[in-house]
Amino acid sequence: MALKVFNSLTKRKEEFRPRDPEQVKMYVCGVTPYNHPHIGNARPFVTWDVIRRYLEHRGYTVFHVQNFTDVDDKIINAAKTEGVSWDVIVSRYIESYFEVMDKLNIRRAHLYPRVSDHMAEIVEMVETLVRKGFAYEVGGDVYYSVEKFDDYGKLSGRSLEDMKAGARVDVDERKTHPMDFALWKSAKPGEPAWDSPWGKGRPGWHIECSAMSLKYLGMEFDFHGGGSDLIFPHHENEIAQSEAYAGDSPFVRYWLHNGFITVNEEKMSKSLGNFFLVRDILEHFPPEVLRFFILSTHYRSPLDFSDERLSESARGLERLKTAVLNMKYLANSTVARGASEESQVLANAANQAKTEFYGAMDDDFNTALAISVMHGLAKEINIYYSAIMAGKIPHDAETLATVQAVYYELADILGLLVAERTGTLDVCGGAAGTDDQTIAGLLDLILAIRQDARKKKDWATADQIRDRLAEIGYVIEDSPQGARWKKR
RNA sequence: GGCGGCAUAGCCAAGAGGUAAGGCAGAGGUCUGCAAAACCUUUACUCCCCAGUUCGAAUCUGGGUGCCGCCUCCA
Repeated sequence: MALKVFNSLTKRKEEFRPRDPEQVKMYVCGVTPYNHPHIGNARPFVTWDVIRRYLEHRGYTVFHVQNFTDVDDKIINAAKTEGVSWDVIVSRYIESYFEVMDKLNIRRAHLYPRVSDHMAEIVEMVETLVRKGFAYEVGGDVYYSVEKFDDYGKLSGRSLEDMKAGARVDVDERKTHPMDFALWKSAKPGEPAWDSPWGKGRPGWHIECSAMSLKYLGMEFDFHGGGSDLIFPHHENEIAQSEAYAGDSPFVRYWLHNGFITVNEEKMSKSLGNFFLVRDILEHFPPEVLRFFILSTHYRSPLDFSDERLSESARGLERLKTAVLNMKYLANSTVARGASEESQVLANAANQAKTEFYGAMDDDFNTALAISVMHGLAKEINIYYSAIMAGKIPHDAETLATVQAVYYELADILGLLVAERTGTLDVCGGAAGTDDQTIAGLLDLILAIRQDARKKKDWATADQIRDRLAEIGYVIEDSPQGARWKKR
């Protein structure tokens, strides 16, 4: 089956064909490091992380570049406010970015180019645009002349006429056309500045992404993405600059844009001040819950954020975890082995789930559907588990191993259930490390003592053990096959 | 004002011509000493409204209504 992606440029789903079958090249618009990441930042990076994981599972080699816009008004302002140098702000928030994204299990890009390291490339690009007649200098500033680029507006679907009519911006009289945008800005006193043919200054917004993506990926790279607010003007301008510069088209093969996170149905934005920092959310919820929450809606749809929704996500994720723990418990249990009709049913369900999961992901990365497929498989696993625990059927270890491999593969594509898949101390029988084995041994001992109490119908003791263990994070579950403990 | 998107159960959310997935919450049940977890049953004669196309529409077309986003820094 073919992978289809929704291309913002054509506004339709297209079959994905990488330019180079050997390597998929993607450029994701990164952050401007002037504050800690908020949950709106988390969405595109979780989304692109899954896109990349899926492409890799499909057999592609992916080259992933994501920039840091480290030269920017907001950074300069933050530096002024705090009375520190701009690069202090930058390094602090880049560090924070990685800290948060690592917690969300977002794999690192192969390259994180920064604007401040690419002044030569940027200046060269601006010079070329001036030389080619696409840009002009006015008193140390350089502007891109949108009228010179015939295709201007092709990504955002607007014409220069439309924009003139609806202009809400104060027009700079020095510009030839109101929509002309700065490629280079002359330095103001006290601001970071770099040398250029037009005097000291710094790049305008937009040009850095063109310069850096072209440097590392070349023209016509496969994916370029970010939040849908970047479509205009940022990405529109990138196209104008890059295609004019290269004298070639297209700049990018597939443009993908994620929808926004809203709060109370309203866009979360810096100007509204209604945004939540990821680090604050993570005080109340595990990072994986936030990740699951983001993935439970298709990436292009808006996503409304609230504590209630996050709590719901936590319970939905719990169900997925339980299936893993059930499999791990069975794998280490001593119940009778043997194939059964039920194990065949499970094996078929796993095969089908895998097909459906890939089908969902092939359809423009439909993670919401993919998750529901996992829920379906989890249910089959639990049914199988229950039948064994009830002593109705033997345990087919070989089949279970296959099913587990499928389940783990799907979870890995979504970047979920990491602790459950790799942990050794989350359900009895599974401990591997020395310390874990000791703890597991102690837990088994406590459980044995509780079983004795239960035999004597000493419910007070039995319940006390159960309650106290729950307090330190271990849940006890009884079954006809005996009791088991599991983490959390 | 210009451009674009969305409206599916109590909540969240897939589905995009063939007769409504999944999750959460609720109700009942199985299991249990009681629980927990799991499982079973149950919750949209119907997909914002009105027309139209079609043998057939939540899905396509036209017209309404409501909400949201972009056009200004923003993921």
